[in-house]
Amino acid sequence: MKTDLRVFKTKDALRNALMHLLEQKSLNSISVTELCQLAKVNRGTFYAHYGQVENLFEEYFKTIMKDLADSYQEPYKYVKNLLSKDVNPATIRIFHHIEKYETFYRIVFSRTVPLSYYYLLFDHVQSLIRDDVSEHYLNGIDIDISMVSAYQANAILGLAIEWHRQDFKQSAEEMNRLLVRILSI
Amino acid sequence: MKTDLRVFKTKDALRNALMHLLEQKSLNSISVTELCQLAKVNRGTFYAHYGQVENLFEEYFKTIMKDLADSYQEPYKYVKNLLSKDVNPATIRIFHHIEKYETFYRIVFSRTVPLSYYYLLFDHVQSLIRDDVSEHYLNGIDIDISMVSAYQANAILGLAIEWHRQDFKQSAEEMNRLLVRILSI
DNA sequence: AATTTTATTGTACACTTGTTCATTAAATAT
DNA sequence: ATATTTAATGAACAAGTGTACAATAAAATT
Repeated sequence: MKTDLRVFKTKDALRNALMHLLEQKSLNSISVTELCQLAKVNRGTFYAHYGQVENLFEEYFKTIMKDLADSYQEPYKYVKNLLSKDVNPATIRIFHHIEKYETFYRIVFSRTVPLSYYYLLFDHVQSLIRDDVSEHYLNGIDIDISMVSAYQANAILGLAIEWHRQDFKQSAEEMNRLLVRILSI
Repeated sequence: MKTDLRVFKTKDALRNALMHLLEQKSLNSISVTELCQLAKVNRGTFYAHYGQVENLFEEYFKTIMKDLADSYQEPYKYVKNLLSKDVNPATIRIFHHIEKYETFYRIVFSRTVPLSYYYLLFDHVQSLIRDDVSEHYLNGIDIDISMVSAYQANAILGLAIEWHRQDFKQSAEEMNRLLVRILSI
């Protein structure tokens, strides 16, 4: 069954209002009241759909994660000449993805945001990496794949964190080259 | 100049109250009001010292980070027979540290907590690693040390995250062995 | 021991939060 | 087109938030 038109409208209004507010102030400083005023939606209606402003943001989050998974589908496009035996070219797409949604990732990596967003991102990268790890690295080695992929996924995210910290001054391309160099050390 | 005795008393009462409350409920669900009631401190006094409950927690955080730095001082004690050329034995102390303060790290790694705590932890691990990285790995190699240490620090924290996720079922010793194995792949 | 300094208290205020419920109105189904 | 379903509204509630300020009391200074 399809969603009620009214539900669609309110959710749309709320998402738009949130996006506008996020250009001015940080996520955690946006109150339910001001959000509803801007969206012209009753506060009670907001609470009927979301428990807090963060839940609304998480809905947007999922569409971004969809793009991350998509870019994983066409991996060998940009990095074919950078590969060493240890580098997964799909992995390396993540920097282009982050560059594409820079505004979004400035929020995800901001200090005041709940850790759950980082985990959502971590989960996705980990599961993207997990397949390759078990395929290319661990032939017959008895080791917890979750641990290995957690290690590698978070290492990449460590670069992303440092990248964010340096205000994304490097290009995604440079980040790719950096990763390859680190892996070859 | 030393701190006023009254200030010391109120901070002490607040910290104790917070620790008691954290045994029952999650950090973000603790209100300033209930905290002050338990601590028998005026709400206005709380706001004179901290802006929010989180700030109080962060003060406790610093004492834990102090222990992390301390355990870094006596590194070769527990892991001397686990070393490969790539493993920094000091690095590997982190799992024992986390095990020691498990209750605390269950909070730091919980979803609802602000990302800033993770960053505080990340900062410490990164700076601990930074020295060794520049010393042992990068002899004459021109590469951003912040990036390399961010990569390695967060990789370790990735294991910690996965460890937390698996409810710390492994011992710190097992985590050490795991790390060594991953590094040798 | 008396005086000065300053942290804490109690009270008050406007505001946000999260929830409830009867009323209204929009969308879907007949 | 009409009836039915159900989402959105508005109002009201108790509780928490963040801030301000005069009164008090505890600590530091002399």
